[in-house]
This record gives sequence, structure tokens and C-alpha cells, in this order.
Amino acid sequence: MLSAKAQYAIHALTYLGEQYQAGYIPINQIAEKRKIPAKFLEAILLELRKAGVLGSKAGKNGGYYLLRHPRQIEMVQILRLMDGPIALLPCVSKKFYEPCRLCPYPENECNIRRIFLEVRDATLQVIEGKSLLDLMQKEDYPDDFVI
Amino acid sequence: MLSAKAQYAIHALTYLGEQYQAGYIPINQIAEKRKIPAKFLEAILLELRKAGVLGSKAGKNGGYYLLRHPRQIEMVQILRLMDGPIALLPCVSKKFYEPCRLCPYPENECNIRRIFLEVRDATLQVIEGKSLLDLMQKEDYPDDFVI
DNA sequence: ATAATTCCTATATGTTTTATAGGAATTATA
DNA sequence: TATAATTCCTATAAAACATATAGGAATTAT
Repeated sequence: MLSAKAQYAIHALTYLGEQYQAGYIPINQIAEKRKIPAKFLEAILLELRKAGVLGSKAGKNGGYYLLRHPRQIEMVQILRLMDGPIALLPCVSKKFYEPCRLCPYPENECNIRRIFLEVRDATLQVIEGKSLLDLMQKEDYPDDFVI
Repeated sequence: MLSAKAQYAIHALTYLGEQYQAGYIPINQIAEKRKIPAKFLEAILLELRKAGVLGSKAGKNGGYYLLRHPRQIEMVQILRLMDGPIALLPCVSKKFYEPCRLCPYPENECNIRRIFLEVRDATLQVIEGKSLLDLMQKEDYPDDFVI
């Protein structure tokens, strides 16, 4: 399951997506609208900024905003940032690979690994290519919003 | 990612699969062969027994054994027993469904949900129909072992 | 009887997740 | 320039969960 953090991130980002190019959005507004604990959200947004997903402006009338068009923000990047690996086992992870400590057989012969590699590939098949825009409620936005 | 518990369960079960119909296998043997902490394994095997996956016999020369042929033990059952939902969000879970607490829109209109439903379906597509036998190193066993 | 095992409940230990605190820095604007 | 509203940053608290162990009761073969 996704952590609360990852879910909060998704909801915050879709909210910011709705306000794309509408200026700086303060944390408290997002927190209130999406029912996310404000201080926790603050930490999440900070992380997203440091990862180059969000921009921010401090001071009065400041806030956060998307650095790229929602179509250009990859869903899989958000998931990995918040929760780490997509794969269910370290030995089949693309970005967080670690060798298996339990398996008595070589990796390339392991059937456990083979199957969990299939699972990972099936998951990536779905989410790679998906963007923040796909997660948003597109109907709510003007036609010219979509690239 | 799978918990250590789920990984231990898989390894213990494949080990028992290798010994299918070879009598009662004591916890300590499994623990030693698969490098699993014995007391933790004990709790896991107990759970698998209560779920009807394993049988056991107490006393001298006792131990655990598979109640069904490895082909008849569903991979997905093991994963759900050990780690709960397959789905990444409660609102798309088949067996552990819970409504979304954050989403402002009705479920059937939510694009977040739509995508995570796709992910779940892709995952289930791979693992439903897979059995313990698929996780085992079949090559090690006599031909007549496979149904 | 003894030894080897499972059974069961409780608890300890460690780690991660979730959440909050609080003050410094920044900025708009009155 | 003072004020208010914000982000920035580090630290820490609190809660939940995962992992692991303890220890004795019950069972069984020999």
C-alpha cells in the first residue's frame, strides 16, 4: 500500500495542478482543501521542491507551484520519491536494487525472482508514461489547459 | 515492498514444497536451511496453519507439512495473509476495501482511483493463477512431482 | 520417563511513519 | 520601517508497526 505521505503528495499535487499558473499557493490552503495535516504537508512539499517538482516563494503572498506542466510530471517519480521502490522485492528493483539475502540460488535461476520481476514489469507498464495530468480531474479545467 | 515476514513465508513454503510428502519438517530445520530466525518463523508457520495452508504434528518427530499439493496453494493467498492488500490504495482493494478519506470526488469519477485500479488489475493478472509450485525451483524435483 | 517437538500468549526491541514545535529567513505592503 | 504572512529548516515527539524473543504448556514417539 502507499504510505499516507505518498497519498498526501498525490492529493497536494493534483490540487496544485488544478491551480496551474494561478500563482503561489500557500501550504495552509492546500492542507485545508485536501484535509492534510499542515505541518506534515510542509515537509512533503519541501521534499518535492528539493526534487525539482515544485517551486516556491517565501514571504507574504508566497507559496508553492508546479515547476512544469502537469503532463510533464511523471507519476512514477512521485511514487519513488515518497515511498521508494515500485518493486515488491529488492532483487527486482530498478532504482533500489539489493541482492537477495535469503535465496540459496543464483538470481537468474530464481523463480521467486522471475515472478516478482513480472509483477514489477506489469506495474511499470501501467504507471510509466502516466503523468500528474492523468491523476487530475481533467474535466474541471478549461479545454486549452490540456496540451 | 514485501515485509520480511512475507518473504520468510515464501521461502519456508518453497522449502516445504521441496519436501512435499516427505513427512513432518521441524521448524528448526526450515529456519536453519533458509536462514530465518526460528522464533519468528514459528509465528509465521502458526499463522499459515491456522489459515489452512499447513498441517502440523506436535511432539517428537513432529513438524509442519503442506496440506495441499504446491500447485493447489495460491501465491496470492500467501501474500494477502502475510501483508494484507495487493492494491496500493484502500479504495481499490478487493479484499481490504476502505473508502478514500481524502478524495473530494465520488469514487467512480476519481482518476487517481482509476489508475490505481489499473495497477491492481495488472498485478493480479500476473499473480492470480500462480501457485507455490511456480515459486519453487522445479528443476530440483523428480518429473513425476509436477501434476 | 525423557526428549523433541508444536502451541500459545506475552512481551521486548527496533524501525518507520506520522505529526508537531519553534524559530530563522524572506517578502509584500501599509 | 514595522508588520504580517509566508517558506525554510532542524529537531523531536508520538504512534504505529514490524521484527524478534521468552518461556512454559501440551503433545507425542520411543
